[in-house]
Amino acid sequence: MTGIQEIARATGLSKSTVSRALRGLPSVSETTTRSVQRTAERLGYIPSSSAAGLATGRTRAIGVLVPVIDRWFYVKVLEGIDAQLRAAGYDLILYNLGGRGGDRERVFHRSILRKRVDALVVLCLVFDPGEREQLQAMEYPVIVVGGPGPGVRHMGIDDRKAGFAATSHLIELGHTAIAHIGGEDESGLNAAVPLERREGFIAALAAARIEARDEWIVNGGFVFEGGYRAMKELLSKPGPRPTAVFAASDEMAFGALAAIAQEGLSVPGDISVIGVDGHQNGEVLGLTTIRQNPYQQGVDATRVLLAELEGRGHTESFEPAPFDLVRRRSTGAPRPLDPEDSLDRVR
Amino acid sequence: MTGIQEIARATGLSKSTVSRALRGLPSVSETTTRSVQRTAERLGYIPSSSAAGLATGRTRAIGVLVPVIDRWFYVKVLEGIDAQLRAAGYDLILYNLGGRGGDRERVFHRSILRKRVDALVVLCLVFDPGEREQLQAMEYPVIVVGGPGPGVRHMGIDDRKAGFAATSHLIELGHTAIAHIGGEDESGLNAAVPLERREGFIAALAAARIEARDEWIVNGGFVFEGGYRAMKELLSKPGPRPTAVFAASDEMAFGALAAIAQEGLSVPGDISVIGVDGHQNGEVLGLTTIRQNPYQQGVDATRVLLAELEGRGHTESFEPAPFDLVRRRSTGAPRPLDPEDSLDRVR
DNA sequence: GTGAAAGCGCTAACAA
DNA sequence: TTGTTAGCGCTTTCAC
Repeated sequence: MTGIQEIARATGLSKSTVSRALRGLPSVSETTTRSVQRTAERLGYIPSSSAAGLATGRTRAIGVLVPVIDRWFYVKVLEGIDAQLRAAGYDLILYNLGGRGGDRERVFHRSILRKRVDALVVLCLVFDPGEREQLQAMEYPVIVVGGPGPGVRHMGIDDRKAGFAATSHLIELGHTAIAHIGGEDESGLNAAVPLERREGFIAALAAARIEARDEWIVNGGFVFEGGYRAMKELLSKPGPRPTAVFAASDEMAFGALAAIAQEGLSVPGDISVIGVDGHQNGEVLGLTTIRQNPYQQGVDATRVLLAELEGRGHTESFEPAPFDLVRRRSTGAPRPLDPEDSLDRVR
Repeated sequence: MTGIQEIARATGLSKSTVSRALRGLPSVSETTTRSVQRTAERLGYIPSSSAAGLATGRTRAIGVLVPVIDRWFYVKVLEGIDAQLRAAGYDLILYNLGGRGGDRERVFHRSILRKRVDALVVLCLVFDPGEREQLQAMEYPVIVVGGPGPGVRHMGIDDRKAGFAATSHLIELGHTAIAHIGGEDESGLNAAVPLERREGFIAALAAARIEARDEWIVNGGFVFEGGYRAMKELLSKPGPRPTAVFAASDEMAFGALAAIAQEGLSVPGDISVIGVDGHQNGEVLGLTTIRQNPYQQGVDATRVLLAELEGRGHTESFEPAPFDLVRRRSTGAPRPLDPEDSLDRVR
């Protein structure tokens, strides 16, 4: 109802001055500013973001594109982005692909490309060439968090190194029978993350001259239940049992722990488990993990975008985000094996 | 770059006709419509939501206000809202209070009340009178999902009944020593949900003439770790141990299960556990629960809002959302107690 | 079925 | 420091 105009009338000033005062521009006298703000308050003035957006070409909103919402990592990054945007007075528009590849095109056209947002944070998605072209054409800042893809700058940990570090930890403990619960490329999700963590796994085994067994690399889809099923699968396979498991995410590791407990096995006595992420529940559950800080990654990515929107600098590539190994009680040395077993029997 | 104007020029039509054609209004000949759409495509036309918003007063965006993001229930509701909005071509603006009560005022003023959105879905928050007044003044549709508050219509399960049902299940199994892990009013969160579930708990005990023990009602803050700590606390208390626990959310129940396992106790042998929500992980973990469908609640709430925005109907109050009891292996009859114990000893 | 013209509420030169 | 004057890109009467 009340627009800038009414305030102008009420204060006897011009629209422009009111506009400036409302935005706190320095070119307005303090007296005027105060008077304007008081009247605005009194009249219950509410600015129209559409009008401002139309006039400036800026929406003061940032889009966040997520593959799915229901995942610890995404939620944490989202929290970081949100905190940063809120502090800067920007709004957050959430674009969820919802796992379905189908809607992807529509999201791209209908929403993102409608000048609704000034910039875009993308979580763990790879773009096809067409999409990249469109993004480029839009000319607004884009940044990917978590998993590199071709043609777009990205921020996140080095997943290969993370996988390597996790596996090395198990090897250093003395394990040689190590399985991997990873993920495969799900519709629209970035294939890079699971792939690189697996590569790190394989590289670490190779470096220790341990042969990777194909049947010990299973898919857990990056979710709790998937980790559970994958672990069950590993345990039900004929032949020797792995003494350690590297799960590519903590959520899958939690599932694996549940499966192991359900089979009556002990951790780390029978099987050691290590995850990746640093999920807060890992503390209670005693999960050893490669910890990263997705919240901070969200914050950092947003900072970069905001800086660019304000014309201060532009960064094309970033240092990999840090990670570290958190040793807890889910990993330990493998139980002395067959030799002792036989000894026992001999006695 | 390309606006409606260029298309008008390119097709030799007027801006108005192009506008109509682009929106698929019936008052335009099919030929024209097709021609316009083709040219728009060719020119890479991207509509400006600000301009449309300014002209119509509609933003085609819905705000979603959440207390925190990092909670299963909120995420599921969010998914439901998102799916529905996407289908309707609306955008979703996420307002996260991030647990902090402090930012609340800013969120209210700076963002929500900026005509950025056409309507508002609020998750589990109660408003103070001032906020309610503002919302009313805005005159746009608002609906609360999950937990009733004064002055705003709401959609969700009857939490009191849910608490009653959960507790009754334990009582029917034969339990009389029943504890409750609930939550307290956290900054800005709706006090109603934890309170009502607890009331249901107490009512069920009363109905069975079981005395509620104050020391068996503990706070788990509605998170995994809180449930874990609360359970530890219950187990470390002097005196008799409860034989069953009603956790006000599945996430807390999972924490309780972890604590019980860590203490070397068995479920349901030593302690039965029931939760509320229907979290998917409960299936794997065998958690008995009062299942509800937050996704659907999100969908329904959004439907109501969209219907109102399109001028079809207005609903002031809703049937409570459904819930049901899912029996799994975390609940069972209590172990025959002291009497047998003594008998054993006598023999 | 199409066009002309008048805004929607704000910002941003340019003057004063 | 303030006011004047044009728009920003679209929608929407009202004519034709």
